[in-house]
Amino acid sequence: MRKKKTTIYDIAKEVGTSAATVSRVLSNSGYPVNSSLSQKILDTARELNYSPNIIGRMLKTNISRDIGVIIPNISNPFYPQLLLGIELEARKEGYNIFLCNSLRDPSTEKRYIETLLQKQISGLIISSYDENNKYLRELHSNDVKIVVLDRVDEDQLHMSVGFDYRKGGMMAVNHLVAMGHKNIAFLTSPITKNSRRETLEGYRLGLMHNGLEVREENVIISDIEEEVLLGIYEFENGRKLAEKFMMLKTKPTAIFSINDMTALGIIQKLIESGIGIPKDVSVIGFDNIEISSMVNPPLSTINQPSFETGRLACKMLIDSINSSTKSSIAIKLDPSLVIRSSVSNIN
Amino acid sequence: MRKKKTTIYDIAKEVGTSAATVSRVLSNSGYPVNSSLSQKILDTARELNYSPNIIGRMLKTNISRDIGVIIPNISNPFYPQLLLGIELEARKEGYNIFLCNSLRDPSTEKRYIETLLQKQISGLIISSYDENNKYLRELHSNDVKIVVLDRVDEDQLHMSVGFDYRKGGMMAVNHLVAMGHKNIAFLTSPITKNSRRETLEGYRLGLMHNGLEVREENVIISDIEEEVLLGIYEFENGRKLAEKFMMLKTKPTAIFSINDMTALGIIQKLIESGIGIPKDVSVIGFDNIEISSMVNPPLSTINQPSFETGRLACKMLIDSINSSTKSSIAIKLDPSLVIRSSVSNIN
DNA sequence: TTCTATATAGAAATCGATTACTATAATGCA
DNA sequence: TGCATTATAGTAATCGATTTCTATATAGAA
Repeated sequence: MRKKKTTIYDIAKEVGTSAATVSRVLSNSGYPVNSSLSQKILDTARELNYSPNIIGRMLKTNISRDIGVIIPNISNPFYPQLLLGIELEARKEGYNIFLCNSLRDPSTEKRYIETLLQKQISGLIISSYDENNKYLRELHSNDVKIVVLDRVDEDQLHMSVGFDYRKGGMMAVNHLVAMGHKNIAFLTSPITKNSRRETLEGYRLGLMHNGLEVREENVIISDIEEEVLLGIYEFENGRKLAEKFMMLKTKPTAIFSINDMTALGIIQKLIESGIGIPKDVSVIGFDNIEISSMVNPPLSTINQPSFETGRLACKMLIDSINSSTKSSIAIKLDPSLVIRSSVSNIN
Repeated sequence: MRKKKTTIYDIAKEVGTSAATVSRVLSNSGYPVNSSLSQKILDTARELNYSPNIIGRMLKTNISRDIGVIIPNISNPFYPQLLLGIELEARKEGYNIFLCNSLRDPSTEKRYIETLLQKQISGLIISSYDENNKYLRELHSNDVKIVVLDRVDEDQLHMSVGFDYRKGGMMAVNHLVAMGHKNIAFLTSPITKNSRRETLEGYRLGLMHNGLEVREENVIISDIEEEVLLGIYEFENGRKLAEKFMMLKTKPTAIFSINDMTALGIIQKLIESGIGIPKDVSVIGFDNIEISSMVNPPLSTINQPSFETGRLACKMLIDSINSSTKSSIAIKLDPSLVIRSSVSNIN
């Protein structure tokens, strides 16, 4: 019933030549083969509906043209664009992508890494949780090329593409101050990631640079457990944070939210409570996820170039695979301000 | 410098046994091996930091435990949840996922399919564009298991997981009618996909069942080219559709939008134009993407269970791989109504 | 004309695992 | 005690391609 797939041996037999020659022709090896024979092989390959078994090739050449991508959760709206950037770049070079959602579980992540290595991927792009530092370091001995996203790789063992959160934080504050805000709150989920720490630093630095004092009661940190399976977490968190915000005695005129999703939760809760955005309170987000332009009011935010990050990470990875140099480049992308309608000018 | 990876031969030599025995132990083959020898092999494998080369195994066993997933565009917010459903199910069974974004380009899609087959995937989940019917049909001869998403597979060549768009369309209309709306517009992007056609049918049937006439001028179809790279397309489309809507002489009291993203565009444009939602016009969406609950006003919509669709598709696929029966199941999931705040009761 | 490249192609090794054979020892049962 | 199992383990074939050797013929150089 199910006919066995044609191999180069079938073609060789049919044409009356050797598998070696068939391989040479079909793999564009550049090895000289008589053009009429070559043509006959090509024709027969088509006739027999030949499709190479890449596994066979891989075993011999050890070139998989697969790259693994490990991210926390694709349903976090930051990642689809990132992934698209990676894939578009990968496609150009003929690479395929293994997608793995770690859901921030270190053991899942570790298992994924092991499996991917066993599948002989050529490279790995990983947006890892801090805890796995140690494990990632061990990976250094291996010969897979690795690009780490969004994490300070202190030892510079791997390549990395990061983002200047501190500068982004300062930018957000600068914008709010420029719009006349002097009492600015910072609403955030627990400072469990370096990115959050840096953004918070940016907030503080921003205030200081503008000669404003940092009131610690204005830094509102939620205490909720992360629920990563559903992307709803950040949003719910925002609602909770808004409640805390509303209990502040001297109400700030502006809120800087740790990210856009959280900002959406904050905004929804405030609106529900009869607080107008940006009439009564201004809100600025962070990330510039796609939907931020689609909500009401459209959210002013700090742009983190996710697509470009993916593209760059993938490009670096493939370049490194091709050159097989042990380069350890670390790139940090710059934020930019996106002004929409959630911040009012109160000057 | 870079030390060669350990193979079963290295272990065999070290232990003083044969590669066959090492393989038997390390692959849990069940083949009886003396327990002390077995232990020694296990220990040595650990010592030598052995990690199996799955490519070698694959070549012999022809079992890849990889499945390909081809979707139009991961940045369409419907797909992340779908993908997560697929992956969680796949992970349970030890499968990995090749993610491919076709961007709705038939030739890209075809190339992806070919590559995936060459990589010897065990199965394929594809959310395909209608045009590729023919090609998909040819795939039938192959022995890869295929689950088709969201498409009528008339010939029932492959398994499929679909969604009852017609019923969903009727549900939306029923809800609007129940809330007192009698003049209901349907705003949609070009009817180039079967899903859209069916939803439109549902709209018509819904009106008829409620004894309302279908006014053709109320069916507003945009004429924009699809720009798939950026997910912004649907949204922009919504804004354009809203403009057309506002030019209607007898303004409907409710809008049924072909999907949530489009609804967001519609709502934004209407609000910009000073039309209150749902005070002046009610809007109901379709899909229930995650953000629909996070916008203002929270969007009433028809839930399409994307996560569950992914889970089911993957489960069907793996079951089929395991049983190797040529079953051709076609499942159609049911819609459900999600009431939020974008539809007002005008009774 | 002789020698050295180059064109051309097949045989066989190889990649890393699995597994079909083959073989021997140990055990169970009549 | 004798025969049939079963436990145990090694040899070698195999999966499908690539690639290193070898080998021959042909072309160009001297």
